[in-house]
Amino acid sequence: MGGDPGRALSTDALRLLLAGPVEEAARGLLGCTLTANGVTLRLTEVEAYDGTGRDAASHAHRGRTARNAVMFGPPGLAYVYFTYGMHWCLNVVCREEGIASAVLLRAGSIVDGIALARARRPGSTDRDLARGPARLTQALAITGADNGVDLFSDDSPVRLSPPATLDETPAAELVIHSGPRVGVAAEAERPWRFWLAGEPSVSAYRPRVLRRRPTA
DNA sequence: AGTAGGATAATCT
DNA sequence: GATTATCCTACTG
Repeated sequence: MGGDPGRALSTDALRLLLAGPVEEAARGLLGCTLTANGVTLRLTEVEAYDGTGRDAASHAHRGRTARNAVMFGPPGLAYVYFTYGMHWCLNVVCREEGIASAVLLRAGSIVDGIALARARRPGSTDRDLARGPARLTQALAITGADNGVDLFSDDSPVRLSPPATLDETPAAELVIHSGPRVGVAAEAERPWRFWLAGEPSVSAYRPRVLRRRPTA
């Protein structure tokens, strides 16, 4: 024998899934583990974003720019972007190279390295440590320096793994709910946010507030 | 429990 | 110059 055939198979299956339709990739990412800088979490909430011309809410909808270039790369890369003047958010690049799409990692529950995560988010409850996309990157100390790294490479600072064994968390037994994406104005009707039922680490839904126009 | 407003800067028009 | 794939604090009930 040697090695761990079950796990290797599962990793290959995950790679294949990421290359396919992004909403299926998003579902497959739930329950996977993400490890960076001494902290590991189990993904409990994600959002799918399609590519150029297919999803008005996607960063790549209007084509390639300096910011979204990684989204056009091969599946399994990390797309990290900066928003609201202070927050980093992490995506998993999906679809074949040349076709942009990505899954935003919105929340997870810490399964290892919780002391480090607490130190990085002082004042947070354990439930809130990675509850929300910018909180998730804070807990794992992920920044723009990680943009473009290969999530499947052994020497990568950020790594993605399928559920530990198929016996422990069979995908068929995961109860997945879906609904509108958070904070998104365009394509508000597209139910491409996916989360695990009964998970306390799932972030609160916030419909985007329409900004009031300046007084006439 | 729920809601409102401010922080703060890259990105795109 | 407007918008933003957010978070935190403060306030109301």
